Amino acid sequence: MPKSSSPAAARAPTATRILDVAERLLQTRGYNGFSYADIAEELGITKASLHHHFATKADLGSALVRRYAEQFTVALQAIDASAPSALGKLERYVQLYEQVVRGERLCLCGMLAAEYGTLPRPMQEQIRKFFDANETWLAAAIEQGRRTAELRGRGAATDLARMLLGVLEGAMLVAHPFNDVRRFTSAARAALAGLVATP
Amino acid sequence: MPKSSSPAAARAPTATRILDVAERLLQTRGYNGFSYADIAEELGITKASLHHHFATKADLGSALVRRYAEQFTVALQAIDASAPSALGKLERYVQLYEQVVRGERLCLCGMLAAEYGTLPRPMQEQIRKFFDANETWLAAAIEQGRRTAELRGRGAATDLARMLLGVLEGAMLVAHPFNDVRRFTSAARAALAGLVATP
DNA sequence: GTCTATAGGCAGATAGAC
DNA sequence: GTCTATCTGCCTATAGAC
Repeated sequence: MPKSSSPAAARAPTATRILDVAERLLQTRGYNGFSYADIAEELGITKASLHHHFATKADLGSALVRRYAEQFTVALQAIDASAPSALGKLERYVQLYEQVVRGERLCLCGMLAAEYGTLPRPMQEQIRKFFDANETWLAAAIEQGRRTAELRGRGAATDLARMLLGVLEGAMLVAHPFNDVRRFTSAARAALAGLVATP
Repeated sequence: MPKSSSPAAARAPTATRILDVAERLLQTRGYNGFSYADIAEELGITKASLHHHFATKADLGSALVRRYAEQFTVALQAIDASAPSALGKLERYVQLYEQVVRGERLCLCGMLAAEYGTLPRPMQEQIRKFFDANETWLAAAIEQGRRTAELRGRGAATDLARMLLGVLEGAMLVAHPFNDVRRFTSAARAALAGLVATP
């Protein structure tokens, strides 16, 4: 497989390796918490070489959000294609977040939401679209769950979608300083349990 | 009232005015997103004067978290002293967060949780204590609500406390890029509704 | 307590050789 | 595509006069 697309492939194209390192730095230290020097040192190249691939830090940031959002879209499509039940979809959605927590990272867009006021405008628009897309997908899954009577029918689906998105982003945020996955999983489990129809 | 303790008093002691400006900058731009120059310009004093009151940025950061956590503790005690029902306590707890959202800010410790990996060690410890204290208070309120049968009895109180803390921190985080209080309130309302005992 | 002046370092970014 | 060298500007922090 000459053109491996594995995330941390050592012999991937330089642009990809830059994105991989920058993504980890962004998800652990924030946009204002890492520099071109950090990436350059880790990859063993110079800052000037980085600027050849991504002219400005704003360009690099936009590329990072774009790739992250695309991967997320693909993951959601995979869930839609394979998970039959609404509850199954929501459980797999939670697993997407849990994997990020296990990697000792934050959601890339959650991190950037915190720093929102300091970001270049193109990145700001990308972040809003990411959350809108997540909310829409969650609301659709919740609507489905109501039609099949898997989920409780109380309240607007949009409100429940926002609640679920909030739990996952927030529990991830709070678990981060403790580096404790259980802080995330227990919150996520409680939120899902509250959605399930009670006989 | 010569010694007013109002947050933005124009004639408050200089140290207090510094903390007020720095707090707003921290809650909107993050620890790595503001500088002594920003504070100095806004107050019309020099950076050197700032260093007289807070020798290092780490000192300023610690003082900010300390004050924020103290004010939060006072607010929780006020709720305990005046709110009779468990649901009333939780609703007033939600209002604490809602006020922050209306001020177009993030929770100070939520912001710092995102930047956790870049912070000086003393601040890191303060942040963990803040979340532990919140979780403990919420779990106690939820336990009370079960004894009085106000709240649903399913799941561990700690899990529900983490869920609620997560919703509030996360919904605040997601609402921030949209500057839309409803994104917060609808999520918070849905979370509370899921806790209430259903007859 | 506030100022001027400045140190020393790191940030993002560019020019131009190879 | 990568390098060396450099620029400009901002950062935190300090020395010392008033």
